[in-house]
Amino acid sequence: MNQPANGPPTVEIQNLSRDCHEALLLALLAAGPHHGYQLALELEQKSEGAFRFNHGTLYPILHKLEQVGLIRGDWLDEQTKRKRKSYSLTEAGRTRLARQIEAWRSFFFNFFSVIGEETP
Amino acid sequence: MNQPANGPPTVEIQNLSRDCHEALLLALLAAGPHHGYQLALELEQKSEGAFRFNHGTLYPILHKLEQVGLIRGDWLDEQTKRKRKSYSLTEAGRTRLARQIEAWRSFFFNFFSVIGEETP
DNA sequence: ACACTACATATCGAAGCTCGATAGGTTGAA
DNA sequence: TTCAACCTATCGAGCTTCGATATGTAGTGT
Repeated sequence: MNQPANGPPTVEIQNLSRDCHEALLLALLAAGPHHGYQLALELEQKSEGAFRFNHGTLYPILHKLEQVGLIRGDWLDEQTKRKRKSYSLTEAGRTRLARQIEAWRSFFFNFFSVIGEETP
Repeated sequence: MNQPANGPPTVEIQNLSRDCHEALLLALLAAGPHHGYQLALELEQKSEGAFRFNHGTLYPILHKLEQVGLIRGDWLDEQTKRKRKSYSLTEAGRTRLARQIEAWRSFFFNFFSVIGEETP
């Protein structure tokens, strides 16, 4: 979230959870617009249950991502009264995602290198 | 830290930083006893500056790992008055490390699978 | 008509972790 | 003797995540 606009992409060991949440959300949104609840379901499905978002974690993150302009939220006012907010990736979000992927790649490389194992 | 003694190895997305710190420390100690300051230096060297421990983070973690029996700390009372505490991996620590490595491997796969990129 | 589950968003206090600063001390080299 | 590097330790501030709670709609079964 607080990454510098420019500069080398990094995934700080100190913010792994946060950065991971961010990367996963951006990646899911790269495939097309989703609303929050949908994102949680899809993450769980795609990871076969390994990853999941707590709702109490998910919504605040989405709000923050929207606030900093990485995603855009639009309330769907369909015929139905069910309120849903559709999120989509902004240009900035797309850029950040690409950078995050690079950063995670290098994180894993470093991690397994220190651990003394081949990167799988 | 709060992993169940048995059961499937997992790296929870919610505790990535903590688990990462733990895994790195255990891995460094697997190579032989180190004291805290040494661990910080070695991590920085081995990762070529990518990873580092803040002292304010490192010592509390070491204390906790010792407390739960994953590592053992021995004060070195050499001739010198410089106080150093040598940490070494316990049997439990060695087991946990092996499990953590497996867990990180699977995390790694899941992550890139959701991200939609080939695992590097 | 009623109950129940799944859908959907949101917030809040508690708990936990990390940061950066601060503290206190030793050793060796310039 | 001054300085930098070595060495351990703690604490408050700040941030994140958790789990509970709140609120309401849509659909399904009975």
